[in-house]
Amino acid sequence: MPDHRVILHLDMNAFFASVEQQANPELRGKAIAVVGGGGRTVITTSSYEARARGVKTGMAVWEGKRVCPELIVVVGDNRKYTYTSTRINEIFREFTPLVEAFSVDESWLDVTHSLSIFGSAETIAYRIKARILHQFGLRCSIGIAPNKLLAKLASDMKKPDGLTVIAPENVARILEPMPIQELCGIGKKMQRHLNMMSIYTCGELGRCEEGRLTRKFGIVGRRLKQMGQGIDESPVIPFGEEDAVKSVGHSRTLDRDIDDPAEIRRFLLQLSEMVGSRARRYGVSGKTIHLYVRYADFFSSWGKQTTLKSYINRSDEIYRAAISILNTVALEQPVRLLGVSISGLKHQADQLPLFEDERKKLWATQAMDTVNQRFGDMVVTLGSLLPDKESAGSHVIPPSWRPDGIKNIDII
DNA sequence: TCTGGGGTCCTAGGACCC
DNA sequence: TCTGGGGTCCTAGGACCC
Repeated sequence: MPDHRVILHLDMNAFFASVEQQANPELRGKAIAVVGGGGRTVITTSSYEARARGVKTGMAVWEGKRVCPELIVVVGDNRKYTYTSTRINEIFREFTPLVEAFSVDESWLDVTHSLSIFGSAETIAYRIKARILHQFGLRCSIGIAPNKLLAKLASDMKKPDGLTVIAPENVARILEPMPIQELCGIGKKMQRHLNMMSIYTCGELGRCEEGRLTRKFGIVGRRLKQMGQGIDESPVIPFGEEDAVKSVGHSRTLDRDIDDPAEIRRFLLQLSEMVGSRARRYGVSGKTIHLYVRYADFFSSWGKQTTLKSYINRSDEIYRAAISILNTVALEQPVRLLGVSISGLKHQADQLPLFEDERKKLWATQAMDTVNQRFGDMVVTLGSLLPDKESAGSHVIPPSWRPDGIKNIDII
C-alpha cells in the first residue's frame, strides 16, 4: 500500500471528432470539425488533422474553412458521445469503483486500492488504453499523480495518446517552471492578476506568501498557494455520490437577431418547455427562475432572476415567470440569445393538485413527457411552440453530464 | 460572415428578522 | 443621549470548467 493516493486522469483525445471518424470510415485521416446544429454554430471539436491546419475549438465554421479549405463539417450527435462515454466509464469501473466523470470525455480514477490486484498504475493505464482502442478505436491521454490536480496536469502534458506520470518525489521539480495557467482552475483573468504580481510559474505561486494572496483573492488565495505547491486533497467522488444538481437551464443563440415581442415570447416558451421537461425528468422543482438576454452586439447582456413563493416545474409556470421578468425590462437592442434556467431546486414527488384545472394541467404535462421520453424531446409540445428544426444532437453536452444521465437524482 | 451551450462556485450589498 | 450584531435570504455579476 503506497503512502499516498494514486490517481489517474483520463482525457479522450478529440473525443467527438474521433467518435465520428470511427462511425464513418470515410472521415478517418481527414480534417473534420464537429459543430452544433444552429445557424450561428461554432466548432466544438476538431480532429488532429484539422488542428494541424490551424482549426481551433470555438472558431466559427467559416473561419475554420478559411484556414483549412478541405475541412469536413459534421453536425454532432450527442447520443453517440454519451453512449460511448458510458461504455468507457464502465471499463474504468472494472479497475476501481472510485471513478469520477469530470465531463463527457474526462474522468478521474482513484486506483490506490487497486494496485495490489493489477500491479502498477502504469499497468492499469496501459490496459485501459488497450481496451478503449480495441473496443472503440479511440485514443486517450492518461496522467498518473498523487492527486486530481496533478493527474489532470499530467494528462495534458502529452497529447494525443500520452501517458505521463508525476511521481510524488518529482512534483516540486515539475511544478517549478510550469506556467500557472496550465493548472485547472487558473483561467485568463486569474493568470493576468497573478502575472501582475510577478507570479508566472507554479514554483513562484507555491512560494508566494499566503497573506499576499489572501489579501488580493480572499479565501481563494489559500487554495492558490496550495495549487502552486501541487497540493490537492479533494477526493475522487464516484457515481451516485455527487452533490445533487443545483440548476437546470437552456439557452439558445437565435439564427438571427429578433426584436418582435411575439417571436421572443415563442422562443421563451420553447426554452421553458425544455427546462421544465428536464426538471420533471430529474424529479426536481425550483423556486428561482432566471432569464438571460444577450443583445445583437454580443457584448451587452443582462440576467435577472425572480424567486417565487412556491416550487414549480411545469413548463407553463416557468414560462409565466420568465415573461414576468421580461416585462420589467425595456429591450435596448434586438436579441441574439435567450436563456431560461431554474434553481433553488428540491427533490419533489408530484402531488395531486387540489383543483380540477390544475389536475388537468398536470395530467397533460405527464402525458406529454411520456411521449417525449419515448420518442425524443419536442415531439409533443405546447400548442404555440415553434417546430424545433434542430436535431437531437445539436446541443453541447454539459459538464455536469453523467453516464447515468442524471446527477444523484432519483427518477420517479 | 465573427464569436455555442451547460454548469459550479464565489463575492458583495441590501432587506429583514431576532 | 444614541444607536448592536448575527443570520438568512435574495439579486446581480464575475470567473472558471468542459
